[in-house]
Amino acid sequence: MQYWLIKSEPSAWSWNDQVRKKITSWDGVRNYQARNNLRQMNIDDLCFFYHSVVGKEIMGIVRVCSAYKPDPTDETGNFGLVDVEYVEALQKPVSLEQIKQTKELQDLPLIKQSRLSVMPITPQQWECVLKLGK
DNA sequence: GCCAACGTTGGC
DNA sequence: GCCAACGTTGGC
Repeated sequence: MQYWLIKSEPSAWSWNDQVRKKITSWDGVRNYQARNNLRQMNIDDLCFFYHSVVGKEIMGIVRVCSAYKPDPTDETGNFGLVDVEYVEALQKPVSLEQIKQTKELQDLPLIKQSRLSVMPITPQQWECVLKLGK
């Protein structure tokens, strides 16, 4: 059981879209590091859902509900996806600003590697964000 | 809208 | 295999 953080631009796929649709294929990843992280995911792993560019905050939690499989939108066959399922919203979204100001979260790749769209996060970091989101 | 950081592509 | 040129992402 591992924890992750996945990012989406709300203009492409927003938290509201996720809440409405419940289950979706996390497609469109075209970066090898992100893909490698995707490939490590297992069913029932939990992910924070982060809004990049617009909002810049962690909105809620989704659960991995399929194994890694090929991404049908990728013609090269190099990339894949997992399905994720809505779990719950944070009571208060946790902003990038807050994350930067929190000591325990300084090592989140989100801060220094802003372009990485799928990243692992530690149980400690997970708990810390949950607390901030209450 | 700008630009820094990072990835990818292609010529050599 | 190196590296310059180019493209993309995402914070500000």
